[in-house]
Amino acid sequence: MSDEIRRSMPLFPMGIVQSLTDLTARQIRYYEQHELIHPARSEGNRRIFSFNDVDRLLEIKDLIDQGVNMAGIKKVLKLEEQQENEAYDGDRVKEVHNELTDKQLRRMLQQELFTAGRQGKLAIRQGEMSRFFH
DNA sequence: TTTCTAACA
DNA sequence: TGTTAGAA
Repeated sequence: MSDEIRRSMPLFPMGIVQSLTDLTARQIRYYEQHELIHPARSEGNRRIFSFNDVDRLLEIKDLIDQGVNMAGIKKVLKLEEQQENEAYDGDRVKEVHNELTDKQLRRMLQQELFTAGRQGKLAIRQGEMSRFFH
């Protein structure tokens, strides 16, 4: 699993990540404050993002575009982290698979929900989300 | 020049 | 979230 070390290797600065994710520096810093990402810091206190950070920001971007709020995004990422931990338990492979399937179902459900009434129902849609994030 | 933090006509 | 000031 020496592939994680590469994906977590600090590589790009704010500017690159901004163009890579189409997010503003403000947003990226905001998501860091909410612990959605943990970029490393350079000597001069500048953020240095890893491939994982960028990948994560892209996921966040998708959710934001779909109208999911911070609370919802935090729950989604929290679920993903749980899956990662369970995956290393090695003792519950079957459960991991179930979790992954569950994750995909949630995504599909989100797509349908947000694609369906994609106009003038942001509040309602965000409200509906809570039912699937229990 | 680029990025950082903090703060708000 | 945008934007800006002042510093590094």
